[in-house]
Amino acid sequence: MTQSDDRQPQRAAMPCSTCCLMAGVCPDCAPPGQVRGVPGLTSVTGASGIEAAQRMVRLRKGEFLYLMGDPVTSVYAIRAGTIKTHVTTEDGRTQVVAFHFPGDMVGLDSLVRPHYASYATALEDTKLCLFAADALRVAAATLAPLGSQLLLALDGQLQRARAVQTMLALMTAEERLVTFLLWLADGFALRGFSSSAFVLRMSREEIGSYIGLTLETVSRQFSRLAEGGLITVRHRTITLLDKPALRAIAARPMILAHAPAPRLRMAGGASAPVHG
Amino acid sequence: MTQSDDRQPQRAAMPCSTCCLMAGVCPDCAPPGQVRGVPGLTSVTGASGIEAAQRMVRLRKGEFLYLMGDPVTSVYAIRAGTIKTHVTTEDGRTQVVAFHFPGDMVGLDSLVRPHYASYATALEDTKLCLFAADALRVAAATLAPLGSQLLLALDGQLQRARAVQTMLALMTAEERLVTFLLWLADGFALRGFSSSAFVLRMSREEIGSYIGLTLETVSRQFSRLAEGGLITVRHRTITLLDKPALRAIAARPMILAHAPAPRLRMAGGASAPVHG
DNA sequence: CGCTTCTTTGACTTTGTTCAATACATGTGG
DNA sequence: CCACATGTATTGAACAAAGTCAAAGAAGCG
Repeated sequence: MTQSDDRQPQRAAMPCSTCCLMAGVCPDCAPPGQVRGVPGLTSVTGASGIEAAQRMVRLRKGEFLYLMGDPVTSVYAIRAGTIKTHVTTEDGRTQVVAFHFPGDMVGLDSLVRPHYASYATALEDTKLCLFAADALRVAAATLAPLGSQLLLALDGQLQRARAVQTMLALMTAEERLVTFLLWLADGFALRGFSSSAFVLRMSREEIGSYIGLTLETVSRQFSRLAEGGLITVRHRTITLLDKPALRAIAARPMILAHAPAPRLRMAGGASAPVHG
Repeated sequence: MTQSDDRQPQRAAMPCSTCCLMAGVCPDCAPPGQVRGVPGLTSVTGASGIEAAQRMVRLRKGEFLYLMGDPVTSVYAIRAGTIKTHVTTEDGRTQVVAFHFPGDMVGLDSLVRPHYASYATALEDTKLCLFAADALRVAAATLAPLGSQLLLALDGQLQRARAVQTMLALMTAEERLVTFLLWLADGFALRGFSSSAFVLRMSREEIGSYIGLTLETVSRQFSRLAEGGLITVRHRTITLLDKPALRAIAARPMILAHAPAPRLRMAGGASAPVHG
């Protein structure tokens, strides 16, 4: 929260727990035969020969990891950098469906289908661990612990997609942008970086595409928040000055917490109000 | 497509392949010890004792299947009827995050977490197969084929959530409603019912909540489409009169098909346009 | 250092929301 | 069986929020 924790977060590499857990033989991750957290995984992995299929991938800014419609050959875990996955409309407009940061999986949503359902593009120079999709499919269908990992990762992406869904349906421009910033902040905090000062890896247009606004509206909202003293904006460098106030603005969306949940009749008459 | 295929779809029960595949011992589904499609599943299922935990659940219209925040005790497969899953904001507004029809899983998105992340409410009288969540978790972590099934089901929900996401971000009111109607039609077709005439199980308000519009706007768009001769609206009974025209309206969203994908430079300079 | 891309800001338009009134349908009780 | 009550749907008019078009300013890149 102080000045000293304002270091640049995005360039740093992560221990990439996902990558290690998935199969355990990432060149820079864990040495072969030594997998943390999933007992019994190593031996079976060795048996199915997944590790042979793995390797490191490097992307420069703007390069594609895969294109929509390509046959699904691999799934990736990000070690360093940022990836956006996006789709296009027939009239050429683009929609960002997710941003992926170190430790996240990319292409996971295409694992069970033959062709990628989106584009994946690097927003900056990025390093990833590659997993051969067919090996992974075989492994997931053979090796239960691996299946659980995939289940978990996929569920995480579903939760996020649902959160975006309700954001887009219910929130105003200001609320959307604040929510987005707080998501980023939380992500950085989770990765051990400053959650109050960071630099955006994506353009205004990409932010707008993700949260359903035009780039102009995103820019205007940044300015308004800065005028209000809630944040500081210098190009892509953002500082969150008043997180409580920001959280108050974003407070509208769903309560994912262990809410007590208003006790409503569970077996009452059909005339019971559906909600409210 | 003719008059004769205008029978009422929603009351009918389905063979519920999901339910059968999941564990194979649904009372009305497949007899124990006889599971189709997943070789080797039966014996192991017998060993883990899942089938004992299963039973049928019946809900009347308006009743809750579970509440947000409740401990996750079960996961469900719909045999007949319709379920909506929804969340609420702090100020009491509701957002439908998904509609579930026969054959769909409900509560799957909460399987890997301790508390339900949404409410689930019956839109009509509904029959479901219940699976004890802990048994399912154990089985998924033991039994690879089951994990694959869950992976598949979860992926389906993620794809749909992503589709809603891009719908909300890019489409106009008319496009959203048309897209929604076509999704419904496709769902009915998939289940062997008429895809050109059906009755909505949800109110204008619930539709609006799902596609990010107010109930008034939904109503107006229904009227406009009817004026244009594209559909017929009689309360909740909808007839799609000109599906090609409707598809043209909805054509904006992403191409999930095996698109040839515009070949863009894959290893070119960083100055390559991120999107065309 | 010049070019390109990204960002900001302004003026105007469009779309969808809000508020409000009316109509319709279904199911209930007299 | 009908009148009534309730939730649900339609429609109109005024309003607000975000989008569009346009132009100028700032950063980053070669």
